[in-house]
Amino acid sequence: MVSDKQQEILKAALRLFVESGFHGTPTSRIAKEAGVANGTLFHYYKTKDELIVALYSSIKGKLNERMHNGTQSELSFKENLKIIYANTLNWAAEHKEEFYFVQQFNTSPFLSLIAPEEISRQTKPHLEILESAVRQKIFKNLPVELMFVLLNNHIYGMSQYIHNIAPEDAQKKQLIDDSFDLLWRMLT
Amino acid sequence: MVSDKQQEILKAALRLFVESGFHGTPTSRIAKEAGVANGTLFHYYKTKDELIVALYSSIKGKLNERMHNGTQSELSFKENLKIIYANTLNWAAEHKEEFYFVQQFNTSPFLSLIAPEEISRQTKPHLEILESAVRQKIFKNLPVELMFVLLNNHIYGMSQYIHNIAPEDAQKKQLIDDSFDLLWRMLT
DNA sequence: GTCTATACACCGATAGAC
DNA sequence: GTCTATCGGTGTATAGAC
Repeated sequence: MVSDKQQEILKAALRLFVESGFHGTPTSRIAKEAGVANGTLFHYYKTKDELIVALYSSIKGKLNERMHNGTQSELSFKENLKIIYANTLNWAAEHKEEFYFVQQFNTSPFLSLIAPEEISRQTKPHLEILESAVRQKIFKNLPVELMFVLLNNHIYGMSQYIHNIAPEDAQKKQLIDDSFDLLWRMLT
Repeated sequence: MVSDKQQEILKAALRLFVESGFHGTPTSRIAKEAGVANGTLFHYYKTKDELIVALYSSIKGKLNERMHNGTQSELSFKENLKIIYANTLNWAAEHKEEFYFVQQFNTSPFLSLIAPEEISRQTKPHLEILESAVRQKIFKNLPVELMFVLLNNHIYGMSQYIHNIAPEDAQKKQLIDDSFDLLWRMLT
């Protein structure tokens, strides 16, 4: 159960963390921008670190939810992968702050606050998808962890690019199509 | 001119920033680990931000220096690109902290402390290399900025992977060879 | 250039009334 | 659950002796 005030706190924290960094934004400012008292913030989150981790988990959860929207076992592997690819890029384009926050968090010492099991729990399904593609000889016979980081960073790069040129919808769709082909060509 | 004490300050700052983040490491701790007094740090760098930016520029400079080591106009475009690719990955593997620091800096609000002209000054030579490859019809006819982010993020991903599996020298060389082929296949 | 000592603002977190 | 008030601790930066 997430109350209204709690939502406001997370919303303000996201905006401010992206703007000024984790340590660069005092809890007092988060509370002020969220329209709540300082003490209220610490009622919901015992420490500032806990707030940061909660925000990260919340955003990661929303992305994961969206990611597999529309995939179906009747479709081919390539079609499903493309749906996941497009879902991720579209989500990133529609949630720039969230995506930037995740990147910031991932390349910060705060990442160590997430338990390794939690990370591998989130990663495992993706590795399994790649494994099946290798088994079916769709993908090259490379370590799946290697393909995973390449795929991930390809998506990061595309998000950056899309963010920078801010294309129209049609152009964005074309870009996603084209870059997926590049990726596909690389891995098959 | 960079004095000994100044070097020690930069060295300690790098280690601590990687460990605890920018705001997570007080200047007092940097001074202590560097074996200098607190005031000495502020003698060399007027503010903490100035120290962070100086460290970033210093590291970026060293990477850029190394990057083009061994390239020659007599070699083919592909050979030269591969040299740059391998130089970058080897440098990253030999300077894990430096590389991590750069990534951390790039995905932080501190990046805005670098003037846009400074950034484009560093990026321009690379874009020109890509442009010439497009002109010679070696690479696909895609926006060079797109290829640049893909190339960059490919390298980031590979660095992560190499860091994680910590391969022997022979295996690392093989990995660099193979992944370069993947990249080449994608862009041509 | 390097040190010691310190100003003083600010931050995370708590206590306790409502 | 939400607020106000506040404490203890810490951080950046400066002043001034050597």
